[in-house]
Amino acid sequence: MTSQAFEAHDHRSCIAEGVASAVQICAERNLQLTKARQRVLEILLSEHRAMGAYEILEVLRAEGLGSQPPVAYRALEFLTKHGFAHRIERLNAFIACTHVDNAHAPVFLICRACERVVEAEADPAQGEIDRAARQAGFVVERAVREAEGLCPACASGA
Amino acid sequence: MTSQAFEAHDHRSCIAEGVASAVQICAERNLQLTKARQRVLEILLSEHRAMGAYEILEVLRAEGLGSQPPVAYRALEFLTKHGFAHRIERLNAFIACTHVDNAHAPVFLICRACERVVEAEADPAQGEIDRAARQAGFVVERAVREAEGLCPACASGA
DNA sequence: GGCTGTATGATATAACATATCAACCCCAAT
DNA sequence: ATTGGGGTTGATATGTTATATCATACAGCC
Repeated sequence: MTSQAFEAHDHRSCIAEGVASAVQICAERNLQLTKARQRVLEILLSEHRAMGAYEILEVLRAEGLGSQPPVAYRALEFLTKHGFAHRIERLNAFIACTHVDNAHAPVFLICRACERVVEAEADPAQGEIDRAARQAGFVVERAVREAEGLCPACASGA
Repeated sequence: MTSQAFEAHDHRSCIAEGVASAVQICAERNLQLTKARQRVLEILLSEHRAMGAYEILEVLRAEGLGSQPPVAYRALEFLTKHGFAHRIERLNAFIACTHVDNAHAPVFLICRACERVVEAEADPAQGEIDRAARQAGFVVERAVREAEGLCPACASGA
């Protein structure tokens, strides 16, 4: 696991690197990182928490990039489909991916107090879901692994 | 793990035993298993799939047990709070618990073809979520572990 | 009776998500 | 150069899930 977790960090680089990485990957794969799509990625990268589609839409609207729900959902669909963002099922909300390069088997740690969400990677073959699926003869296509609780700072009352 | 899984079984006993078990536990714990609550549990027990709140509400409405959303949501809140049912985050829907007696650390296997959902139990301390949380110093209060894919029958084209 | 706690009833609205159809733009093949 | 197709966008409407709020009913208890 490689989460820089809940620790302090140079946040500007999160955004810059996230966008740069997406630009490069889209170029390599012939994907169109349009204005709206890139802006939504930036918006998500600007916070280490999950944002609802309508919250994102408000920003787009203020910037004249669109005002109707499909605008936000289309961009989010593109971003999640290509691994630049993830959907947090527990929250019906979205967050930028922080492991764009890796193969993807994310685990999300969601702090209910400060709302920060950290993405960790964990080998799915080692996990409980996979074990349960194998026993049942179930073919897993997508796994949701999300924990809700308290991050270190919030747990210690900081 | 003890899932009777995706196999055939005497389904009448699922309902009967599920209700009987809830009745007994509520008596022991001084919980009020009111008419609406019990009926919602029966509705959930009647199918091994997740049902949306509004789908449940339709049944209640037809039976004169209430017609407005809070009726369904209140019953579902009671049932999930006390472990008689679970929320499936991936589907924004609910399913009856099939392991009422046990300590709870469910894993759900959701077949996207036939919609059947199986609840398996798996030791959370062994899992990827717990490992990731420990590394990050995160305190887990609730874990969501859901797999979407194909059950044995649907996977084999049956 | 009056108090308290729990459960219900009723109305409204918030929040999340998708269907549909027309318009547009780019670019490649004829 | 033009035509046609794929992908994207704009715009409108609607569907689906969830909660807030305020009022009422009812049982147990002092």
